[in-house]
Amino acid sequence: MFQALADATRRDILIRAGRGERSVSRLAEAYPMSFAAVQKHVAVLERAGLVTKERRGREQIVRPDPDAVRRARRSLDQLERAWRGKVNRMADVLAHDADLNDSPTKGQSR
Amino acid sequence: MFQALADATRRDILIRAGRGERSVSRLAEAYPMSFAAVQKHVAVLERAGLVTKERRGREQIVRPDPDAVRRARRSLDQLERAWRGKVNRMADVLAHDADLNDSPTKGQSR
DNA sequence: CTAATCTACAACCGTATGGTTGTAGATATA
DNA sequence: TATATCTACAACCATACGGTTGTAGATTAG
Repeated sequence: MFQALADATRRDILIRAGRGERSVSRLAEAYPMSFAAVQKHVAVLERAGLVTKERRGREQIVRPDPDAVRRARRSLDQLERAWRGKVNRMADVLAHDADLNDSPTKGQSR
Repeated sequence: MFQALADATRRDILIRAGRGERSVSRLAEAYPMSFAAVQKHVAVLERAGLVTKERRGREQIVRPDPDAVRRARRSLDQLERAWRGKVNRMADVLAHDADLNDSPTKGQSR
């Protein structure tokens, strides 16, 4: 999912899709690249669950899925929460240099 | 920044760095890859502003930067807020099919 | 001083990624 | 029916990415 969000064009597609621009071909008009390229970007977004496609006649409507973004946001929240406080005490930890408890999570190599 | 978050190893490095594991070599012990590879991952995180390095004798201490994550979270918040409501009305928009205001943002092809 | 440790960085390799063009199938329009 | 539009997908290409090994510079330990 972060992979999908990593491309600027795809992030822009998400924004445009949320605004009401809809079919793939209509989205493609906004970018200086081929229709096929945009099509691939949409496919990536779809695989990441950030977007759903829905047939509408001969067009394919692109619609964002807010839940996916919410999920991404939550994982960032987790990181933030995990760090809060700890990082503030980091200077102390470095100064003391005594409690390097490296054991609890070390052995699990992947 | 999303690019940097896109790799699982790098996300794990962020977590470990927040826990107090610190030097690059110490971090490298945790992964089934070479020291140089981990070094590169840390470099990517550093370029993305997610982490800062600080010399400590012959070691280089890796420390996460909470502000960066907060920034990423906020940009996701923006997306979420931009969509909220609009997506719920999407069915109506599709039904009416009259107000395709594609103009305001179209011409700017990068 | 010598040896070990930690880091930096270059060179290389296989694969993934972002882009292209071209062809073909569905659906709407004349 | 014939034609235009929208989509799907394959094949290809250049570059970025994640990994490796190897070499070299600093710093600490014996």
